[in-house]
Amino acid sequence: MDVKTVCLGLLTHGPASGYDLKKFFESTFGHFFAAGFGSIYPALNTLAEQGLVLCEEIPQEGRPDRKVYSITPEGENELMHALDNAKPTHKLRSEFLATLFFAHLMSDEQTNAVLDNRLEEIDAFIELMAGVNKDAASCWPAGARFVAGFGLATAKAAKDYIESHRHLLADEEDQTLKSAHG
Amino acid sequence: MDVKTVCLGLLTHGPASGYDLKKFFESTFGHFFAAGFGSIYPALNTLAEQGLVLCEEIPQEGRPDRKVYSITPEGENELMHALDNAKPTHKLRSEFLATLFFAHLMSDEQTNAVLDNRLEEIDAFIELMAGVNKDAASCWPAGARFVAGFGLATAKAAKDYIESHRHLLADEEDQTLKSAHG
DNA sequence: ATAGTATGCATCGCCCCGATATATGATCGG
DNA sequence: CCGATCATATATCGGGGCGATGCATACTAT
Repeated sequence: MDVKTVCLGLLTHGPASGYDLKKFFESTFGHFFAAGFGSIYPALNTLAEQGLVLCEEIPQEGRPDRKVYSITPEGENELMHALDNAKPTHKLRSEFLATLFFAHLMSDEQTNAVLDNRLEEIDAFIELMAGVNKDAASCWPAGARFVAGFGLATAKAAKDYIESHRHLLADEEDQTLKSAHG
Repeated sequence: MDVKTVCLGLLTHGPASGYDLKKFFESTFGHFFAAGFGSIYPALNTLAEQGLVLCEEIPQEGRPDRKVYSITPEGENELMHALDNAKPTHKLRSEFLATLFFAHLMSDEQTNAVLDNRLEEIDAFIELMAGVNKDAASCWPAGARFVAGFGLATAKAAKDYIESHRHLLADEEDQTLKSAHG
């Protein structure tokens, strides 16, 4: 399961350009499986070469042609085959946790900054996923709601854990002021 | 924060060879921040070139020299500088969630296999982290316990969520038999 | 005016990951 | 006692992905 396969899957929802896909990755999907321009454009080129997607070039004035990709029957076949993998990976790469592993080498100030930043990101993520869970009901399949709910559940657990165990890593002098304010 | 920095951090705990570091990555650390031979050996070479670690070659009979690396004062300095980042990343790359996003294209059998496999991996992980949390008290700093606890908390939340929401994705005919057995 | 933001394509270099190669001792079932 | 497999220990290579950057234009705030 690489970026190619995910692009293929997203195209089952309708034709789209690389730019469209990038926006979707940025909005929500990328929180579980990220992809940037440097992955998406080469992926679409390869898929087109292999006949798994069709590319329709739509001329535009003043800007590059819009290349709209749509999945072919061969592509759908390939996608089904790729989804038929009972052991998909689930990998975390967390500089956050790696940093805190060495918290004893850091000042309380540094440690608190790292923890506060993570909490802010988690809050933003929770808000985002809660919205997706509402909106998805109409236009996205059950899988999207399941995935968003999974994100919500684990994010909330992460938030609770950080708030109730941060005292193990650093004193929170000025932190109490901040949280009383928020 | 790349593999080089993490190696530097692990070496604050005492001199070690690339093979030693790999074993530690495989055992626990890799669940938060993975690294293989192809990352570790080049990282140690670069660190040695930059004078951030020292390399002592210990000849051995019948197998390659054991290269034991130890951190230098310059390395400690560099490490402190690298840890002084208030916004470390926390990235997930989950083929598991990406696959389930397209669950409507899969058979119930496939979906259940994916879910069961993930649950097995989570159970193994929970057991591992529970052990670390006990053992770490003696030889690892508070950060290690915090990180292990974080892993435990989020893994348990993930397990609970999957078990209580899997019905959204697929019927669980033979699944009930399995879980009644276990 | 001019700085920023949005659309839309694309590439380049660096880093990383998994597989593979090499070499040998230890362990253990058949 | 032989062969398989595992553990020790190094290292490289190819493919892939990520972030930054570039090109080009039009709209929109200050």
